[in-house]
Amino acid sequence: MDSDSSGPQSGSSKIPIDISFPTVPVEVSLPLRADAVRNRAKVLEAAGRLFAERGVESVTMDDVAAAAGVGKGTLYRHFGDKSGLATALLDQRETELQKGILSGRPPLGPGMGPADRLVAFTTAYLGFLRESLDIVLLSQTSTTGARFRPGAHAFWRRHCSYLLEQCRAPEPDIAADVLLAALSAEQVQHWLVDQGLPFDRLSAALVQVTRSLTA
Amino acid sequence: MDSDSSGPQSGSSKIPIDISFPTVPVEVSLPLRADAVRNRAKVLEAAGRLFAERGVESVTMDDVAAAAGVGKGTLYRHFGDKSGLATALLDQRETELQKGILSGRPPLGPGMGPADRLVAFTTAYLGFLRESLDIVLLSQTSTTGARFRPGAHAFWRRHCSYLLEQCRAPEPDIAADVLLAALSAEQVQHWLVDQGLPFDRLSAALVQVTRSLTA
DNA sequence: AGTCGAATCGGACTAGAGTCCGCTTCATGG
DNA sequence: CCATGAAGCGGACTCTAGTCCGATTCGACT
Repeated sequence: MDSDSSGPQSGSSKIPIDISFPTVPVEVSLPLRADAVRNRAKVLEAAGRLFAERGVESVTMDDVAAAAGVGKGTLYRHFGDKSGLATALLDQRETELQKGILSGRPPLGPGMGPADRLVAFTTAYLGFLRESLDIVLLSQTSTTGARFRPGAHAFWRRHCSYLLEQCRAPEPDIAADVLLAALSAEQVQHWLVDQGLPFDRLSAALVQVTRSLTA
Repeated sequence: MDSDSSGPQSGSSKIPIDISFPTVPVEVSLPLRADAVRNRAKVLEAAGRLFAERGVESVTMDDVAAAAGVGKGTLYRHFGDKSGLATALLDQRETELQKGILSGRPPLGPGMGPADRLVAFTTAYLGFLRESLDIVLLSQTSTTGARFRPGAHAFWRRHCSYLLEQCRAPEPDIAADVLLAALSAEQVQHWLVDQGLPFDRLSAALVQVTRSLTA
């Protein structure tokens, strides 16, 4: 019975137990075994180093496993798939941004109108993307639908939806998804890298779009 | 050891000869050899049948090659990759929609205000997606960045951008990309299939979003 | 400390996408 | 009709993501 395994997406309506993936919100859930903790750390360290050294694209899962000194099974046990590994690596920076949203200073944090907060979110998230585009791209595209994986995505979606609702936008959930689709790594990479659009111009344009959604 | 590593997408500077890809706009470019024409047709026929019979996901390129009675090399010569095969299969329906835009009756075709035409486009494109979601998904997601492949995408983008410009929207190119990102197969599949959103509700919401972009 | 069940490990294995290159078939002009 | 060279063919091959399961290690409980 491999009812664990938390099958990589594709679950049409399963939503299994899914403990053991400390992606973003979870802080500590299970008392992991000592060797498991050690191996997890080794893998993250190795993956971060390899990605930085040789570029995300050209690092294979075998490379990561070898560099970390663990087997592939271990790698997949801990992170599910390549996208999960990338997600875990992003954890820290994402958490930082999330903190800014939940308890930071306005306009990103609470204490200002929803429209301005949403604009601040767009700007801040774009900045986050600029720093980590490669890894976010990996985390969102390794598998079809990876972008919608629960975890960080659910957080952004909830936040945007909440602000849009405050703005009395109709269908705030859908509008939130539209905004996040525009902020997907693949789309932003296309704008910044493939088309060579200057960052500031893109940022300004997306702020405009964000404003139009809150109108 | 090989330091080339030329990232697959982001086509750095390879761009081989690459004639012979009649994706969408090309009508007739080279006088293809008789056997080539025959094989191309055989592959399209087989692929269409297999996809319909067994679902897009579970058909491999080997299956297609075998069913068509050609080698894998031939398959790849004609279509480049799996996504290219899907794109070729979509050709006919896409062309129909394009015709409707270029010379059909209003509001989709010319003869009405740009805002209404854009709304009509959103509706029509969503309808097109509903019919062919699986294959569009394949054509857009088999490779990172496949969605932006020249061909049909360029047409939709140009059209939207043109209409947005007519509406005096700032940065019409970027706004067009935002709209098309919301209409990406992955996003629409997430709404319709994963979340079970009713088609009509989604359609209405996206019309709203479209309107807000033209405001 | 010693036992034991279960969690974890690791690397051989599978599957499918995409490449390579020697062989075959076409179609042109002599 | 035949020679010829180039376009096209095909299938063996490589490469990598992801799976499987026997061996190993942990740590709770005597």
